[in-house]
Amino acid sequence: MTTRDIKVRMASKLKKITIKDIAKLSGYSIKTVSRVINNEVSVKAETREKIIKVMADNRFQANMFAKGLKGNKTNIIVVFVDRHDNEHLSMWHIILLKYLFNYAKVVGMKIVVSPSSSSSFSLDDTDAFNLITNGLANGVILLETIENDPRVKYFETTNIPYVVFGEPDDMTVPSVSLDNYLVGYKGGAYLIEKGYKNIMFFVGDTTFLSNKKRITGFKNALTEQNVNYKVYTHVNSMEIAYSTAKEIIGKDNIDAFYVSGDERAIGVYRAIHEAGLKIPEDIAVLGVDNLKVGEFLFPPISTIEQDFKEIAILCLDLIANQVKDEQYELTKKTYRLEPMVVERKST
Amino acid sequence: MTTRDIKVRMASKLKKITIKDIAKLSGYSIKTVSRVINNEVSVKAETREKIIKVMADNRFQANMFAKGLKGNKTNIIVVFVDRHDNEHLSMWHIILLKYLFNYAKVVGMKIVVSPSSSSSFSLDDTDAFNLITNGLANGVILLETIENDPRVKYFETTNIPYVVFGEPDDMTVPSVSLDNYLVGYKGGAYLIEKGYKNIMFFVGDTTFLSNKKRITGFKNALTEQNVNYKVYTHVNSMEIAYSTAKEIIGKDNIDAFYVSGDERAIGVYRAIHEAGLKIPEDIAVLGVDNLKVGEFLFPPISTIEQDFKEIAILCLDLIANQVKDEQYELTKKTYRLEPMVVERKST
DNA sequence: TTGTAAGCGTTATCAT
DNA sequence: ATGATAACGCTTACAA
Repeated sequence: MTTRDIKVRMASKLKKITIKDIAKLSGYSIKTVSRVINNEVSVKAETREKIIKVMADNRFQANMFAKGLKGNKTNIIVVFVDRHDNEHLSMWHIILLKYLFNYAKVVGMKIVVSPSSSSSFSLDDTDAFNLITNGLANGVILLETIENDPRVKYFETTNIPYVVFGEPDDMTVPSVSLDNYLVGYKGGAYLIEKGYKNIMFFVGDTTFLSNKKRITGFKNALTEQNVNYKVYTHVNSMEIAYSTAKEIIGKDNIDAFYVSGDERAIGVYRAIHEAGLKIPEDIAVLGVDNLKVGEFLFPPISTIEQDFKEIAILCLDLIANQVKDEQYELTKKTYRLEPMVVERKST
Repeated sequence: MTTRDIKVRMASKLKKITIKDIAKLSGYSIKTVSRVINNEVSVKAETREKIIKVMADNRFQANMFAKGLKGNKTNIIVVFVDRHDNEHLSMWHIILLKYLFNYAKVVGMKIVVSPSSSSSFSLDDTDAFNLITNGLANGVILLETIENDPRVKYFETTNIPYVVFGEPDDMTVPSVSLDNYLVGYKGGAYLIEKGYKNIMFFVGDTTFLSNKKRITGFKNALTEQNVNYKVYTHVNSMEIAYSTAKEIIGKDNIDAFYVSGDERAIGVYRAIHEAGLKIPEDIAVLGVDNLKVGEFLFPPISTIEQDFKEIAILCLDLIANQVKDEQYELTKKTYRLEPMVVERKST
């Protein structure tokens, strides 16, 4: 058996039935079948029914490549997650993706998740970014963005529907986010109100603007209050949160940690426990995100809620309309949700 | 301005440069440009260089739809995550996906994640499954599978490269997994060796075969040992683990929990703490997966390690070769990794 | 209401 | 080593 034989055999096995086949089988022209596929009105009801039956009987599926070549939509939306030093996903992604997956079905879009770097996006075809440059996906949800994100520029110039989850530097960029200034401010204010006097704020990388805003808000809440505080940036993981907390516990009479992210707070919990201290009696902890796991920590963590369901819906609505209708004009393109404190037992 | 005007304007803005343009600009024929694109040998070095320069200057990208229409590969591999009552992802997914994303780059594939149900997969175009039926993706990694998974049948009959992560009922199905029988067995044996006498085993849904095997292994380790045990199935989440543990702690002199999944173990930890008991002095806990978070629990959890990196590499190698070469024959299609106990402080 | 023919951007065939 | 031309499966003018 030659290579060619094998190829032929495979091809026959995979024989896709095309619009041509349906035309032949139904006795109508290709164009009429096409009309039925695309729900055009000018087809006699009887004809439509017949053709639909033939398509169903043969499990016909219109070829996406052919459609795409003619400029059609795939209705695929890609969610880009930052590569983050190759760590990619964290716990809050799980929740957001869950709602994104669910809601995508109701707006008739398909969601696909792929990694992408804000720092080094490339147009070459080893990168998932070319799902976009090729038109394979019709819209983008950018999870996290940095200042002057080159991807944003790309979407703008190429007119590709997109939205960023996070706070971009530029208010003309479509985006959905907690009001991060308020996250910092409310968290700080809450801890002060609770009577804490030495508050350590742990937050991630300041290349992400959201973090910068949290810091500003936090500082504004604490200035001119009779309170000591310190901000630790680049606390990018549970591990770093743990080791940083471990190092400073005991010094400076710390009585509260405000940790940007419940996931990181797990590390802080551990450092406190190891020091033989009690939460909240000796040291309080306030997190952000309201992750499920927070309720199961001991004690359950007080946190700033992030309404991921709402966020998912806003993100998808923002782009789904543009994907469906190129002329669609966004009336409102930036959403800032108000953060709320969820008080549990750690404060 | 008419609708048509807008369309035209957009079109011109988006004007993609094609192989035809490159041909014209370089002074060669379309076919020769195509040869360069596809690295065919029979092109004079000088010609190749000239054409490459023109392509680079114009940021040319070959159109994937056109390629696809001609039967070309996209080198996209889709990872299907089970919808799991709309919860989709859990913590171990984060780790596996991380390695999948990373390793995909080295084998020249693009990874894309999408939800899919083993129970109700559909061929209609609202479902991400048609990334496959349309040939938009060339291979599949199926995260978890059930008995008689209809998707597996589909891949088999259509000859689509795939691999399941998990233990299918059928040994002819390409798969990578921990040896789940051994997971159950080793965990049980370890706890016995440690002297525990009343061991509760928490495990998820038994529609997933992996769980069935863990149970069998566990039981085999414990029978004829002078030990009490009980198996709780359908413990599908942290919450259920928590409430189930809460209900039974105190009864039956339980001295150890063996929890299939570190994530669920977090719930058990909480139940134990709430009861005012100490880990491991009063009750021991052994998890599975070796999640990062396990090291930060208090005390750090002993667990059965799952080598996600190795798993990711095996999964990708298994399909990447088939994607690249249709005639590629798998010499070995099922991998069962040996689980290892990682002892920390909870046992 | 239906059909014919051209074209989307590639690759494959067969020349030269 | 290079090129003309026909596919691939669909949509869109334009006719009928």
